[in-house]
Amino acid sequence: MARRQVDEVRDGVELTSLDAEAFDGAGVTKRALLDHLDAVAELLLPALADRPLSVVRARPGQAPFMQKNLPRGAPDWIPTVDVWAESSQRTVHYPLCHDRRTLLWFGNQRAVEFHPTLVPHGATTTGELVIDLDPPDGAGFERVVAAAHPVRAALAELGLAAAVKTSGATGLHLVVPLSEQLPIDDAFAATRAVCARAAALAPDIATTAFIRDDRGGRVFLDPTRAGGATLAAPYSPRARPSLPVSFPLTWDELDGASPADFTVGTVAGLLDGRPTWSELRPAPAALQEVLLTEGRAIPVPRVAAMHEGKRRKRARERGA
DNA sequence: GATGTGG
DNA sequence: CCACATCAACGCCAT
DNA sequence: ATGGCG
Ligand SMILES: [Mn+2]
Ligand SMILES: [Mn+2]
Repeated sequence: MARRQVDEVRDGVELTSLDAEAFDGAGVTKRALLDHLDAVAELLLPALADRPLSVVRARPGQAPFMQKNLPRGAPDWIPTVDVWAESSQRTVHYPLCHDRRTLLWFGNQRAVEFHPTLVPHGATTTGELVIDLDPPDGAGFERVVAAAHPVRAALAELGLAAAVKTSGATGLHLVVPLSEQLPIDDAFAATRAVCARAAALAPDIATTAFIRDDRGGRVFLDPTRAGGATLAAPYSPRARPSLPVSFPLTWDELDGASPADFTVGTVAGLLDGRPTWSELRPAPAALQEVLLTEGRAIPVPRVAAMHEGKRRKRARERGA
């Protein structure tokens, strides 16, 4: 007799508390989360393959939290990769999620968001760029869509094409396949350059300003998503009311889309006959050298942000 | 959710 | 045995 | 060791 109540066993994984709300304010049950993960497993797993996985877990009575280490007590059939974390001076044991039962196990842990790294473990090059569009708080979805168009235009001007998905939260993710592998440093530079070009095309609706106060209500083209950074995977739910899901769209669908239509309650029923994220990926294209030259000349934005933060803090302390 | 504590 | 507390992240890099 | 940000 196990002490805890097991509601169901799927793929050998014991699932618990399935009829409870997924987390405070979720508005859907933990069962809905598990059923969604099960329904999209075949589409989600390829995006997680060989990538150190971070998850956001959300439990009733607590704020959601990011988890990188595979916790002690996890089943030994979940593989991990060790990554040295410079900032904390320790080894992080990242899980790899390669099969349905691992996905279900995480779901039972109330892992709601799945954030793989942008490059597989051990890779030193990448075959794609990612453009992450983050609208300001409270902005309607049309605003991010409006910002996506100049990004697409900037890419087109360079002979590049992108697939697009909702982030599941408020923004959009664009993925640009490349015909040649690019060293990760170069991917950072190229991403900075694409974001800068797009912001220049539409300076009133998009910006690359890292400091929120400097964005002036514009959509943030986040030039830091490359290399070991993480991104919410396609078909991953998000820890928000109704558990909206990161959902791939065609460019034709984008303008009329509303991200609230894609949730753990609806996505399973929308998949039939739709192109998948892999199928929406355009043909790889060659990256022009000029993009690297441009990008290398753009400073890493976070550095400037750090100084600005220190300056403000000093000013505050002096004035007080 | 899992683990460790101490009553 | 149960009740309860505690935990579950990173990097960017100049100063 | 910090700072802002995702
Ligand atoms: Mn984003
Ligand atoms: Mn972002």
